[in-house]
Formats: sequence, C-alpha cells, structure tokens
Amino acid sequence: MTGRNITIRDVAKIAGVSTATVSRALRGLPHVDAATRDRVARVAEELDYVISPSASRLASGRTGTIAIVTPYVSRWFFATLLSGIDSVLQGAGVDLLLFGVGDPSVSTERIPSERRLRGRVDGLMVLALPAALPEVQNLVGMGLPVSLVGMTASSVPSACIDDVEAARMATQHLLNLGHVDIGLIAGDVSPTAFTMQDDRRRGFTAALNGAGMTHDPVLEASGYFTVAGGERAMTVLLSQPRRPTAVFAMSDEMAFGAIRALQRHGLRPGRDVSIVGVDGHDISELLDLTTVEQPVAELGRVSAEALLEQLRTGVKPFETKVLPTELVVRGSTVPSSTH
Amino acid sequence: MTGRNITIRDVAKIAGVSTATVSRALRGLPHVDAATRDRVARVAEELDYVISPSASRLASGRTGTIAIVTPYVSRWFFATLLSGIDSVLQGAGVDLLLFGVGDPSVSTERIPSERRLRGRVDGLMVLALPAALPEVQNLVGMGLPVSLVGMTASSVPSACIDDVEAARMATQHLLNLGHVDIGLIAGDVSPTAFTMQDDRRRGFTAALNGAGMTHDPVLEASGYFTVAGGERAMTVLLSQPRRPTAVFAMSDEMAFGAIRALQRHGLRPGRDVSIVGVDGHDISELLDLTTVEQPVAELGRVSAEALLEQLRTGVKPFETKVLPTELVVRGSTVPSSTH
DNA sequence: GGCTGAACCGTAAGCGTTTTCTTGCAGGTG
DNA sequence: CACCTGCAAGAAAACGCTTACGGTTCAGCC
Repeated sequence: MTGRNITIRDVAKIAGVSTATVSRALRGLPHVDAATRDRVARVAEELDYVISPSASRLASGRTGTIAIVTPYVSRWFFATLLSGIDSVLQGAGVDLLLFGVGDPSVSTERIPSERRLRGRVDGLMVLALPAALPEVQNLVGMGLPVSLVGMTASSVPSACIDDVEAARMATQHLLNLGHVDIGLIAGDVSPTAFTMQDDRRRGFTAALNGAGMTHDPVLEASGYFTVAGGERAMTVLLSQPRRPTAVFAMSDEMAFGAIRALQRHGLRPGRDVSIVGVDGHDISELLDLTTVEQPVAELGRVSAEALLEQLRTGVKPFETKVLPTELVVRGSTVPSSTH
Repeated sequence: MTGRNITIRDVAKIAGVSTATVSRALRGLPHVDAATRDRVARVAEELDYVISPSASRLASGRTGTIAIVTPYVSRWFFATLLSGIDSVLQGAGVDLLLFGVGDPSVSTERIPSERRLRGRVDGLMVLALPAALPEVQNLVGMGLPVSLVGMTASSVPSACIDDVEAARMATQHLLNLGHVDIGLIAGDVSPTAFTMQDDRRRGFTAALNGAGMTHDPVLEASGYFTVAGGERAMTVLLSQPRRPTAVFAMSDEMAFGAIRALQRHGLRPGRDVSIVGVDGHDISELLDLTTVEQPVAELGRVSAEALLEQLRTGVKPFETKVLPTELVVRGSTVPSSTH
C-alpha cells in the first residue's frame, strides 16, 4: 500500500524503543517492562504490523512449521488422522505442510527427501508408511523431531493401536459365534507393504491357533485396502470350493467391498456370511458392519501433541502410545448356522 | 554435522565463482555459461548443498507456498478436493499449507486472518466457504492470487459445477419416473450457509416448476450435509402426513443417512422411497445410490492449475471453470408405484 | 557512599539468499 | 580500428528479523 512494507524498525521508532525490545515485547519474552510491552503492542496494532515470517525464520533458524508425510490424503483413515493433527497444530499456531506421497508399494518417488525438507520445517510426522523403506528411514533419521502414527520405529515416538490385538478381537468374535471356516481379506503381499498388515495377520492366526485351528491359505485373498479390492477378494473367496462362513477383513473399506460382493451374489452379510472389519469407518454403522473401532482422530491428536512437546522441550519422549480399540458388534456378524 | 551449515558461499568458493553465479546457476536462470552451470551443480551436489528456503524467501519475497483454507479436512468432498490439489501443487514443487477452519456457520474464528497469511504464502485457495462471510472476503480481497473451488466471488477465478443444473437433473430424474410427492433434504437454514445450497434448491424448485408443480415446504428437512443429519431429516419426512415417494438429497452423505432411516423404518430405498443424491461419493455405488456425479478431484486440480498459472504469469485468469456433472442411475430410484 | 545484582533495554553482528548495477570480454559492424 | 551489442560474471546492497553481549538504572545492603 504505502509502497514499502512496514518493518520492526518502524514500530521501534514510533514506540521509542529499539528493535530488540520490539522483538522481545511482541514475542512475549521476559525482560520487558509491562508498560513498554503495552506501548509496543499498541503501536504494532496501530500500524497493522506483523513479524515477517521469512526474516524471523532466517534469523532464528526456526520455521514454526511441521511436515505431514502421508500416503493418501483422501482416504478416510488418513483424512481423519489429518483432521486430528490439524486441530492440534492449529491450536499451537504451528503451520502444517502437507505431503501426499501415494502408495509406497507403487512408487516412493514422491516421498520428500531430506534435502526437500531441510530448513523448511522444524519437525515432521509420518503416517502409516512402511518403516522399512529406505526413503522413510532417511526421513526418520534426518535429525529432526519426528512423531509417527500407525507405525513404529526404534526410539521414535509414535501413536498407534495394538493391531495384533485388534485382529485377535475381531477373529475371536467370529470364533465365539461358532465359525470354523473363517476367511481373511488381507492387504497385499508386496514386500514394502504397510507393517500393520503383518500385525493384523498375526492376531488373526493367533486367535485361530488359540482355538486349535490353523489358517488355511486357500481362505485368504488380497484386498489392497480398497473397496474395489475388497469386493474382488470376497469374490475370490466365494468361488473357492471351501467357502468361508465368516470373513475377517483387515479394514472396513475392504469389508464394504466384501459386502458388495455378497450382495452381487445374492447373499446377505450376516445371514449368509458374517463379516467383521477394523477401523470404525463412518459408513460402518450405515452398512451395519461389525468392526473393531480405533480412535483415528485421537491417534492423530496424540501424535501431534507428542511432536509439539518435543519441539518445545527438545527432549524426545520415547514412547509408543497405544490407544485402545473396541469391538462394536452389529448385524454383519451372526452365529454360525452350523452351530 | 560439521558444526556450521554449508552455504552458498561455500559452493561459490569451491566452484570458483561468485555467490550470484551460484544462485543463478542453481535456479536455472539465464546468463550462466553451460560449463559453469555444470560445475556449480556438481559442487552443490558434492557438498549436499540445498538453498536455504528461509534466506531465499527473505531475499526474494516469494515463499513457494500456497495456503488451502477448507472448512473440513476429513469429509469426503474436501479430502478428495485436497488430494487433487496436492497432486498438482506437488508436481509444481509448491508447498501446501493446510488450514482446516471448521464449520463456518458454527464459528469463523479459525479462518486465518490476512495477518496470519501475510508473508507466509504466495497465494491461496479457498474451498467451498460462503463467499459472503466477512472473514472470507478479507481473504479473497487481501491482494494475493486466489483461486476458489465450489464457490464463486466476483472477479476471482474458480472451479465449480453447475449446482443448479445438477439439482435440476436429479429432480428431473425423479419426475421422469413419475414421482409427484418429492421431498428435499437440504443443508441447513443458517444465513451463512454454503452458497451451493441455494443453487441446488433453485435447481430443485426449477425442475418442479417446469413440471407444473411447486415445492411444498412440508416436504423439506435439514440434513446439515452429514450422514447423521440426513438420517434425522429423512425420519422427519417419514413422519409427515404427506409422505414423499421420492427424495432429493443435496449430498450423497445425507442420502446415505436417508437410506439408513428408511432401513430403520423397515423400508427399502428404491422399492419404497426413491432417493437421489449429489456427489458421486465412493460409497454411493456400494449403497446402490443414484447420484449426480461431480468430478471432485478434477475440480481441485483445475483450480490449483489456475492458481499456479496466476503465480507464474501474474495475470489473473478471470474465469469460472464449470466442470460437467453426470447422472448415474442406480437401484435407489425406481418408477413411482402410483404410476 | 560504594558495591552488588537484577531488571530493562540498546547496539550491532549475524542469518543466507536475491538482485541490481557494473565490469570484462568476445565478436560483429561500419 | 573505433564502436556497439550482448552475454557471462562479480561486487555489494538489500531483505527484516533474532540474539549475544554490553550498558544503564536503581533498589537493597553492608
């Protein structure tokens, strides 16, 4: 407007103090007289002055920004995490830089390199990416404060659920209902798959073993964590000679697809084949899907808090916060008819 | 690692040129000899040097960042927009700063002020917020390049669909099926509501009027664009003495809720009450919901492109890009039985 | 009265780029 | 050969803040 931006010097001059004092006053630092602070604040307000983020960053070395690295931004689970994270960061006045990187088992090239992030953020959060990926290890090991969600890495704070237990609960529920031929809709078999998969598989087989059964590979199909994939997987399972009477899907979205497949085959979830998922997706209730709910937004919040704590105090709170899950029984699971 | 960060001066010294040349070489600016450019690039690579974003910002006044202001980050529509936007911006190497601001009819305090954004971003995108809000007008009028999605403001580029037409199509579809008692599940009646609502209502009534009918207010209920709200709205409609045989829901998520309400009342969507929505939500197919699909991710991409164009050329491409919608007929709409 | 220490505040040296002038130089032109 | 043109490259002035360090003031105390 006035041709030149107003700077801290303008404020200093008008308030009759040095720029150092303005800086301290405006940032709430100590060693500033209350009266002086007020005067500076008033002048700044009057001039509609705001601290130049660029200059502040350069001088202080801090960016007030953190990066979120997530495979997907629109999928329910990740979008919900994001909204939890956003609420916390915004409350703390921290900026959120978003990096959607796509399916890591397809391509890892969009995972930002250390060079991309250096000097751009004060810390980062990584959401449910395979910790074993070199690109992910680079991120986690670049020396910045990091907080993870839905994944773990040694000596890095994270928030997650007990995936083994979640899968065990779901499977045990089917067992309790008397099911014997229990199918599994897993993610995929790529070596760089989400680690959570392994845990859920472990919980699944553990439950079976606990009941004196073993997992028949013929009762397993890959659903790639999508609705369409779940539908294909269920279709495969239905075409097996040994047809499951109940199916554990590793995610609600795959369970949705499975329900769809049942419908296409003229079958009804629950009555004909029981289905249980994991997530607590918004739509689950709508579809009457039994599921193991996890507190997704809360996971995001907790992890974001951990990162903020780390930024504030400088000490790394090495701990994995495990949040509880809960089995919500609905109409998609009923006692085995052979019972 | 080495105690001190390596700077452009280090590169300059080793490459035997001035910092000015390094700057030009690394950014691909002209007036640099090819051989010199190569040498600089090699040295930079060797030293693992990256331009300091903070210093670059301060000196150039550009941030390479754009802000996304969105009411919600986890709702399907917004999350999908976001993913379209993210893909475009990332392709252009532009950083994406996310601001989730919550429901504007509840509170507008989280809408970032001009002061919050000044010096922090080069441009911004606003997603489907009521253009009439003072906070939104401040954002749009702050002089930065802006691009809108799902909303319009005079002389600001935007991408959207023809909401009037979309609603008209949906309603006309019901009319064509012979329905006469057609209900409406709208958003809400708050004065600061999403403008898209008005358009969809207009399309709805236009279709009715075109068939020589008028909209009976008794056949309308508010669903607040949520599943739960849609369920409540449908419940209200079902309890009316004049019960609709078909319902137009202004969004798929409200339509989902409506379907749920029908189920709870022992009714079946399609057979008992026809339902049509708008969006093309992932889950629509699953629920066999007839809907008017809009290209959501594409809207995000188009609008992001418009913003990038504006940033590159400096000229504001004043145009509202209207993307096409398509009626997808599924099982939730069938001919009126009184037909 | 001088000494001490705390509280407040100013000076000025960075922070690491970008960019505007200049300058040097090579090659073409009249 | 003088002169102009145009490209490559350098010198140095911003850009606007933060902060280490030092100075001043003043109350409290021996």
